[in-house]
Amino acid sequence: MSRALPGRGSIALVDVNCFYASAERAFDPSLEDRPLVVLSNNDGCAVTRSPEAKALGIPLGEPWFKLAPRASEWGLVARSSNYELYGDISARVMELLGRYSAWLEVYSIDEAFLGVSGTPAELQQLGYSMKTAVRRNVGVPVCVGIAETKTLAKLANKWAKHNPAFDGVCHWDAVPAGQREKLMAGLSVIELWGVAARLTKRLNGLGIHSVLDLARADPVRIRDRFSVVLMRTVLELQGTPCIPLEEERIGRDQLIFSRSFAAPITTGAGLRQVFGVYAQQASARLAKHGLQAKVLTAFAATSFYNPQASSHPSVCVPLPMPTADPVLLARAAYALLPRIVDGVKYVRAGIMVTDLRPTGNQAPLPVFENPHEERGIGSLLEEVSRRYGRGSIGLGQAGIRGGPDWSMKRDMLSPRYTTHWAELPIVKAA
DNA sequence: GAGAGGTAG
DNA sequence: GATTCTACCTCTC
Repeated sequence: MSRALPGRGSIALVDVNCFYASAERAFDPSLEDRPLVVLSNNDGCAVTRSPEAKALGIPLGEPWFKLAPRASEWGLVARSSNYELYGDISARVMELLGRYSAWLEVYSIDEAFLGVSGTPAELQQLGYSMKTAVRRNVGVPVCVGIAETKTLAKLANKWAKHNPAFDGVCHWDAVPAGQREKLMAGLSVIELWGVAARLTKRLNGLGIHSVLDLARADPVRIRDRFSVVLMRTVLELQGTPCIPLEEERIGRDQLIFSRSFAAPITTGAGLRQVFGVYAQQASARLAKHGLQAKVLTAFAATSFYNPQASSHPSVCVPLPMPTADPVLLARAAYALLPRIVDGVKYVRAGIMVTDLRPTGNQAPLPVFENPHEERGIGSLLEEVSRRYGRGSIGLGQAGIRGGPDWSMKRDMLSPRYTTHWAELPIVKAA
């Protein structure tokens, strides 16, 4: 086993404990110590559980309709997803972490990899500093895992989370080798980053059950039988870094706007409205990132849980020119409408824009000029929405009252404490 | 290059 | 009766 030399580069994984639930608690102390779940869009199912909710045996992904009847008996509290709040809290956490290392990869809304260096004692100390600072300055609890590779940092983080003795910070190389092997021997491969149900099944078939089994496997054999991805996992478990810290992702490769509806939509006219709204959202997001799309895909789907009346129409529309114009995007999405059968219950629909590219600073050839873009329809819509609220203006009938109700169900939404003046938390001095 | 399969959070 | 959403990668054809 290799040992970290002082000063050699290491990777810290900082991860907020049950992020959405912790974010809700940060501004509502009455939620402290109570079983709490945060629900998915449409108040569908539990996507985050506080430790107390986990202790009740509530599985991840449990539908709310099953939990609701027993909520008061358990003292269980639910909150609708409040992405505006979570996004803002996430940004605060990341900004703070950025002060500890310039080498920061924001991996997801609630976790980040940091390039760090120092002696084991210094790294341990760094971990505790970050943990304390995030808790005090942002108000959410984090755990820190530190190791020589991302995969091991993930593992160390998991260990820190489940073993109170670490007090939330685990430096892999500071743990005696014997203890590490014992941990790996007792952990199924499914706990690893990058290994899920399918791979676990196949690995088990080869007699590889524990993380230790996989760490001792021959990387080349794994590559031949599985993939380069799993080979990297093996090498990383053995201490060889294969997954580098990544530069900040500039553009995305695709953007998807899709929701399940509170009530199914059964008419083409209803879906037309939906696509109008998504086109506006896509336009705004593209503009924000300085991107234009070349291809748009529109789709609708019936319920996955009703296989007899299953229908999943979709169309892929090449756009005449790269664009972020809401009118053009909406028109492209309407190409799905002829495929929509009135009376069929569509519970989900969406648009996806792909083949994204930065907005060129060259003017388009006159033939390809787009009259809407020229007049700035996109930014106008955005400006009005920002000033007068969502739904105040829309393309066609989008956002106008009187259409079918396809809004998202969010019955238990907390205030947007940090991003809206009217919803600021109120502090009372005793 | 598209689509399927797999995975993450 | 009801069961999230977005985004990536690799492999295959």
